[in-house]
Amino acid sequence: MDRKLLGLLAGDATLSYKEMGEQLHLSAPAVHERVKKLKKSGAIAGTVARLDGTAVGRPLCAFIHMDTEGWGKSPELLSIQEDSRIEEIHAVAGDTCVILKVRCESTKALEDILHRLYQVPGMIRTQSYIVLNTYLERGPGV
Amino acid sequence: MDRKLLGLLAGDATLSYKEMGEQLHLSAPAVHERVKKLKKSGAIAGTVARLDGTAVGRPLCAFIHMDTEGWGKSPELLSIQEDSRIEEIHAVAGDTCVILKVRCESTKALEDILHRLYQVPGMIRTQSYIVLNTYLERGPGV
DNA sequence: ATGATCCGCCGAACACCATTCGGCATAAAG
DNA sequence: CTTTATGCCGAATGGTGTTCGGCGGATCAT
Repeated sequence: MDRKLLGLLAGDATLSYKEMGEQLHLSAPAVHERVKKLKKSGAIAGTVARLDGTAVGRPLCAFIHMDTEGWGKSPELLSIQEDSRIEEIHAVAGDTCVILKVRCESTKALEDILHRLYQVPGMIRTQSYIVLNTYLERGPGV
Repeated sequence: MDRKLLGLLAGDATLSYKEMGEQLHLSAPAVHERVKKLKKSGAIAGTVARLDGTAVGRPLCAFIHMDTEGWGKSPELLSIQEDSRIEEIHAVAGDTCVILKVRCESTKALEDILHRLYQVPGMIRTQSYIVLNTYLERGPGV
């Protein structure tokens, strides 16, 4: 039941409690209580507006693999998250150390990002994958 | 001005128009009009709840690189997006063809996903990157 | 089996917010 | 100067979020 509710909210968080209640065969206050609990438990991390990268002037999306010597979330690496063009930073297992997802205004801006990445001490190399087309992009589902 | 507003909404879409208006030195109806235009123009693609993967029983996140022969968004490839564990599908330029972002319940489930991917005709190989830790994960920003 | 406790749900009520409307100011166009 | 369009504001209203009290079913101990 909670899973259905999470599925609804993950798809469109502007639904009213009444509308969700109809789909779940519940009353509005019942839905409200469940949502409140889900927020408190952390299952719902937040409610945000999904922006269109192109419409906000950032048509270029790319994944960047970073190879570093040693292992450590250096302050320099974590500080790059202040750059709003960086959307994701993951430490991964595989033939690279860190995967970044970035969204920027141009290839020139991407070069600027790469410049900054090479300021991080211990950086060995990067490998970039420019996305040509996005077929699917959504958050965690049910 | 619209950029500030988008920044606010991308961070927390539960803010009331009055609250946003105070931060932007605008009245509530003025904010409302701007938001309505931004939605109509497509800059705001939607308003959704951000779910916590771990809390919804999907603690394992991974990126999968797919190499295929030829080039084509085959119906088989696009049909895998019905699997809610698949969060993103991007065609990319680089030393692979397609990058997937998946979030699932276990390594066993990841193997199941890989099995399905190999049903796609023309699939040559995959390479998986299991994320060990996520330092940052957000949508398109200002 | 009986009683107590807890949990989740409902209906009603209230306060707040989203939304609309009319009007005003500014700026660009005729 | 007149006209038009745009963006904003204040007030009003319809709808929604939110709270409250009470009800019914489930669980457990006596």
